[in-house]
Amino acid sequence: MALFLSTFVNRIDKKGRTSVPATFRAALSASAFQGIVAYRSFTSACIEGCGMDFMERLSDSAQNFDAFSDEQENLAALIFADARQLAWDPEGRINLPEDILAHAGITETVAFVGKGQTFQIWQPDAYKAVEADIRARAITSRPTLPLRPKPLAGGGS
Amino acid sequence: MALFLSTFVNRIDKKGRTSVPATFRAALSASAFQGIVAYRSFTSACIEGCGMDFMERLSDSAQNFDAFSDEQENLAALIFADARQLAWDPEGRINLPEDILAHAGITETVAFVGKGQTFQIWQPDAYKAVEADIRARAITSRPTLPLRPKPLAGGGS
DNA sequence: TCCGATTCCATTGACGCCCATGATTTCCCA
DNA sequence: TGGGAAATCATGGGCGTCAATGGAATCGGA
Repeated sequence: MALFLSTFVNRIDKKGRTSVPATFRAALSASAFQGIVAYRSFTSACIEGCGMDFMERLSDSAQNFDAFSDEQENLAALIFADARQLAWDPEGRINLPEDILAHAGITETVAFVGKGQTFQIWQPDAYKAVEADIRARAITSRPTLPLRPKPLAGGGS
Repeated sequence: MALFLSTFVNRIDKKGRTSVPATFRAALSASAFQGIVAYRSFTSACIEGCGMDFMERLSDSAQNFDAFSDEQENLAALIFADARQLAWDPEGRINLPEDILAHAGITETVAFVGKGQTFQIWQPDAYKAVEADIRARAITSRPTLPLRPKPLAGGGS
């Protein structure tokens, strides 16, 4: 599956339009809905973004109540309630709603931040600060990433 | 699987283009994305490089949230946010972004350093220095490499 | 008819594609 | 085994295309 990678800073014009990065649009091109899904983050002053297929996966997971605790189910419900479908225009631009912009403190420019399966939308300076913080801690604590071993040729493992 | 081996020093032309070593391109030829993924190293003044399949492995590992601590999740998120997809042109050249070059102190020439599953991109003199350092310490400490046993089934390559 | 939303068009700058060159290596054949 | 032909690769530059952006035009509903 296509991943959301890298960070792109784009402008918001007078009419409130913003270009979704071309590589993000490409990652979503397989989806049925031509646009993004956005909802306010619970933990940060930013907007969570993803494709409709990710929402469907979340829904499927929530149904399967073995895997989800009550708390997690409530969380999923909150996401569905807050999520908006933002279709893009022929040029690949979307219109970010007011309340969402307010939650992230966005005014003139937005940062699209790739997170792998999903992405986030930040006020550029706010993200810069968060990134610097994480980076600083990474230098001192030096965590290692346990990568899943690559599947061996012939489908072994 | 194809490994990244050896070290190659190439030039950067006026337009900022650099040839990716042919053997590295061959190692990535099986990947869906024809190009490299690059992100700034946390610990060194260099650029980490890999193929898209490596990023997908990272994504798969991060999904498995048992295996990742919060710290590790932050780190993985940082990698996704900092990673850039650099497609190469028909001649096998990529365009290294300014901020990435600055992080590694690269101006005119770059060193592609094979690391097995991944590779790094260095300012050539900087790499020479760290290599000499590692080599010097290896001579005195005489470390050994524990090898994983070869898998039996499946006609292992 | 007015206002908001959506679509269409135009601009600009960056990036990708094409061709050419030179140097090195590989290969083939005498 | 040595020399020459061909292929490969790193490099340089011109040019077309696309993405991001701004503004005008059109559509639809109140």
